[in-house]
Amino acid sequence: MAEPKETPLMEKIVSLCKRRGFIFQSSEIYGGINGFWDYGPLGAELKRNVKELWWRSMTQQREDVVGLEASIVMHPKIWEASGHTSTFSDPMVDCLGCRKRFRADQIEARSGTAYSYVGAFDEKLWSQAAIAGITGGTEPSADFLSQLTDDVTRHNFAKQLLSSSEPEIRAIGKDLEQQTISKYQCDIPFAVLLPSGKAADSARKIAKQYYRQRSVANPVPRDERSEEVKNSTHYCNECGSLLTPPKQFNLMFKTYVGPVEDPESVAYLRPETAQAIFAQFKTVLEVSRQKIPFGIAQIGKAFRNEINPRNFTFRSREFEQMELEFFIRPDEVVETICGKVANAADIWKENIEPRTSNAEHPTSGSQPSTLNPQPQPDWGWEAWHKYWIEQRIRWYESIGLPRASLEEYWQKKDELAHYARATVDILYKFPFGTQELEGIAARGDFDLSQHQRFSGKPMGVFDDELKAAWARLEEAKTKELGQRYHDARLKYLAQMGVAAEESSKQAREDADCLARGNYIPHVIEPSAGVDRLILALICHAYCEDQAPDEKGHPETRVVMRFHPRIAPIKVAVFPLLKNKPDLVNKAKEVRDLLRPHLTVFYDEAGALGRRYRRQDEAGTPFGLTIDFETLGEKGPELKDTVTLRDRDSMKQERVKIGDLVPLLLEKVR
RNA sequence: GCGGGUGUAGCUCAAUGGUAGAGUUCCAGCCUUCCAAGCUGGCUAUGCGGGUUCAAUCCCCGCCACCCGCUCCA
Repeated sequence: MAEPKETPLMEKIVSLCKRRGFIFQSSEIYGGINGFWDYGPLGAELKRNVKELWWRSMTQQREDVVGLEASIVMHPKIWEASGHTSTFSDPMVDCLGCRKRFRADQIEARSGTAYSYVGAFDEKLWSQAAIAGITGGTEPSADFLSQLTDDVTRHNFAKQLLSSSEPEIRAIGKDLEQQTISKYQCDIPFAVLLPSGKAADSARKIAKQYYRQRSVANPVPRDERSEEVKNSTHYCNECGSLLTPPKQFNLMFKTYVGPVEDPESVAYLRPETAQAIFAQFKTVLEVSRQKIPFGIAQIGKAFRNEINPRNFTFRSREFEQMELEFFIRPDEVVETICGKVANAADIWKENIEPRTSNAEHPTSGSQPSTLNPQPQPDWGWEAWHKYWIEQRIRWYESIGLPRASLEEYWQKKDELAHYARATVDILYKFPFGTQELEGIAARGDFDLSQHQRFSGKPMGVFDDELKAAWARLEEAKTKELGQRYHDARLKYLAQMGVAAEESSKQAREDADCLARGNYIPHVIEPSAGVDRLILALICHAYCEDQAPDEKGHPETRVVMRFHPRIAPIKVAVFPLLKNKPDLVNKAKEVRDLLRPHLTVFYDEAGALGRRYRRQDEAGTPFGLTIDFETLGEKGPELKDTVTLRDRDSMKQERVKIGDLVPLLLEKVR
């Protein structure tokens, strides 16, 4: 092709992002800062559009979801209740030998013979250095002196510095001496644990290997000691080498509330937006006049000190989330009220069937995703979970990520977090791998229960339908349902480490509450990463196609095929020529006509084709050209009409200026 | 965090232990009647900090950032 070597796709996308102003590295003039990114003019518009569409579809266009915009810094107890303080903060140890990293609490205790060394010297260099007097030898040989003059000089100078009365000078001397000697030896202690009875030789072998990694070419480990150890957690489970002391790994972004940095004022930037929703659940319920089932949505920044930010903006330390917490009745409550819980599989099977028959009549042209069952009172958590997965995929389709470009991944039982009943990840195939855009989790009543326990404030809701229905049930049925609810509560409390006696008392109380119409709602959580989605949209939109140049030769054209709904700029306005004031004035008139309704970009610089191409890279779906016909030079029937050029097909049509606003609005909505 | 690689203009790529060059983009002007045309002029770079040297973008060290692999990812 035109390019002699193929630049990897992701590189081209990153380059375009920077070139056109979608995404820049943060703090670039200072060398950048790892894990942080800025959105440029086009990126800011794109992101704003995406967030607005999410917000509109999740809250404004629904009866049963309301919004929340909570603070980023919250009471630190929130993160104790949510489990982030403990799970986000792990002591980690590194293995000196195999360099693997482990969680300190997952190291198994081992017994055996530990061989330890205080360091190693280089067999060859050391003997030479000893002769030269650097490492304590006494008989410098002229031959080696000539090779080692520099080191000898440095060493002697260091000794002089070390005898100074100034501590700063002594420090420099110590440094220098260390530098000089470090060529000949390594002072880092090392140890390895072997099963009792195994030959010391293999310990030496491992130690040598270790010191070789530390750039001692011919290491002789020094001062070997052996000792029987029992149940020690200081040695690597895989290779037996000594582990480093535990280092605290904390993924939470710490800060201080108030100007004084004392331990009582420690707080964290939120690592997810969801917890604020749980914490405000009761307040929102009261003021919004909603009833279960209903949801609370939030868009906002979150912060995690990721160990290793990677893949452009995909894993950043500061990122934005769009989260919904949708609160539902526990299945026992649904069953009490409706007499049954609808089977999720059946609901979707019924809705799929008509679609299958449609396939036999291709003329019907039905979309593959027309199935869209509406929520029913007898839905339990499985149906709601499936419902939200479907809603979310449909939304992705609506902004230009077709279902086929996404992957639904149902987490396996053993991958599920302890609080989750089911989690589905929606994945997108990025150039760097298939990665998660959104997770839709069925979280049971874990979060609200935690906040109830930690805050001491009741998180239960009263449901008069439940109370009335409960009263009508036969005793055997209430017993069965009560028992199921009780068991679930007991299981949760036990899992959280609540003492057995306390747990069983509490679970009994909770079950009694159920009979009075009171329960803790369960929750379905669709949680999407905005920045990941933006990246997916950019990757998906990026396209190189062939466009003819002036002479009709095909030429590679880079075009961002954004869905018009999300395109940063909706329409570009061009006067055909910029040195004709009439054209320019008319074009500016058109620009001003459209500006109140759409994002418009006016451009008069350069050849028209060039201006089209610039907009192709920005992903602008429509271009308007004002020419002499617009001015009426070719007759009155073409007066006040403009050329409307379509980005993807590059086709042009003639449109009346008066029709532009409704026509374009229709296309971008 | 570990290992490897990279770092020159907005982008793509040169060159050199002694004045950093091209194409393209961008800006201005002229010209131009619908897909990166032409002409003229212009802006813009050795990631940061040390060291060696008379002199460092180049050699050495440290840092930072990016890429790849491992690791990590509630």
